[in-house]
Amino acid sequence: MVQKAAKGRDKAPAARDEPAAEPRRRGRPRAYDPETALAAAAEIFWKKGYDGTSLDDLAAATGMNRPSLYAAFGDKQTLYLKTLARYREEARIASTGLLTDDPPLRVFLKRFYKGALNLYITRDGDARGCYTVGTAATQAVADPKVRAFLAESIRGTDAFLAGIIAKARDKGELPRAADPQGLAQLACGTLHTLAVRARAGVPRKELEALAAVTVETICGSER
Amino acid sequence: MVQKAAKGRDKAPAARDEPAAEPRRRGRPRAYDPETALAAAAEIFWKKGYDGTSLDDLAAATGMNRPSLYAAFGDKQTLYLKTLARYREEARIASTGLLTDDPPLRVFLKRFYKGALNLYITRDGDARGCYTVGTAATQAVADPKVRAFLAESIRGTDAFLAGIIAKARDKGELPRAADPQGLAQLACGTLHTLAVRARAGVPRKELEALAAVTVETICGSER
DNA sequence: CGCTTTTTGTACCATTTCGCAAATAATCCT
DNA sequence: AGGATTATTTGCGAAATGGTACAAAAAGCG
Repeated sequence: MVQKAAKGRDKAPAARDEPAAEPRRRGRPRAYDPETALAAAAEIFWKKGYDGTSLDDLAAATGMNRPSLYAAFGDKQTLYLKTLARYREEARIASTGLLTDDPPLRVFLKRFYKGALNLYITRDGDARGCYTVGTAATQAVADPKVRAFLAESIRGTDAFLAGIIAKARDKGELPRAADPQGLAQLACGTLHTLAVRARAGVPRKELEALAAVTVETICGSER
Repeated sequence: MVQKAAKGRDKAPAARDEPAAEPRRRGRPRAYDPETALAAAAEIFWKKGYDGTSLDDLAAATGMNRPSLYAAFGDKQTLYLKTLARYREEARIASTGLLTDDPPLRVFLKRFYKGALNLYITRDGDARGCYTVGTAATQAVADPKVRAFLAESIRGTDAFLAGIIAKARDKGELPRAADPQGLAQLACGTLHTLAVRARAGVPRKELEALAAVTVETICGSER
């Protein structure tokens, strides 16, 4: 199918329409909040995957008709990439937030995995796992944009964890011979397996036990 | 859409038509080999995921027309589940095959990850990762059959690895305090992250280094 | 050879899918 | 009030999708 030129779509979500901060723009007011809609779109993608989610699904989840979705976010792939970017940014904020009181590595890792499990298993007990692993891994082989996103996301997690592990080693929390990059990848591996297991319906208690093993393996036995 | 009763489909692939072993059955001969077709179907599912793979894709990959696919394997979901079961059986055979000469744990783990990487990255350099993680993880949330398969598959891998690790501990290759189940899950976590990373296009050398860290972390430094 | 059985091939179906055009609605500006 | 601007709604189109009916092909059997 021939791709038709986009008509003015890139402008749609650019301007703000917060009633308190700015005078009202001309034209009909929006019936949706972009961030809320993006979160709702991510939820349905999260459950059904990219290919398994139709525009009708997205319309129902967001409460927006399809032309509005297109006007606000662009085509299906573009919307999906936006949800991925949003997820990653939120994860980045949450992760760095765990470091504000400069905790020991063990404490950080416990928080890190607890936060991940809170995300991977909803309050209702629904198992969705990691959004990136659960959806982008499948798309990555056939879609170069998703693949690039996935690779960069993993690299970012590796680097983030390696930085923290290197600092812990320099503080004497780990042996001097410890390899921050290697251990970071091991820790990231646990994150990925938690994601896959959560999606498989593995109970939270088992996932917590797995996270604990990783913390002990990296930081040494607690005594 | 109302599901219509299947007409004789369950019988289609039941009988063998090996020319050497049995007399020829009545009727037109099959133009395909079931195992070859199943492997070809898995290849395309592996690349595009379940929902991203159409019946036309499957027909092109297998060289069979759609009615023939239905007659031979049942509907799309049933075919997919059959490819999952096949993948798992082949992995089981390959894994147990690594144990025939009763290797030390370190040697076994090196072989195990090497074998996985050989599977996750094709000879052409195409990155496909693990079939189960790469495709079933996405489907699992919305499809209970896939979820059950995924959970059981993970449990099987955990148990297999735990058995080997327990034996190594009993042989004195690991400290007496080592936790076979925990370490097995850690090792499985590395398998999962290798799968995701392969699918993201991470070069093989990096994946090999990650596998090596896991081996050293579980078995201790090599000296 | 005609009949039966099994498989393939062609054509088709009902529905879904992604994306868009145009009319209408709801606002601001002059 | 009319015009301009922006968003929503309704309806639609072209193509794709999973699945099936049936005729034809290719075999074995008596």
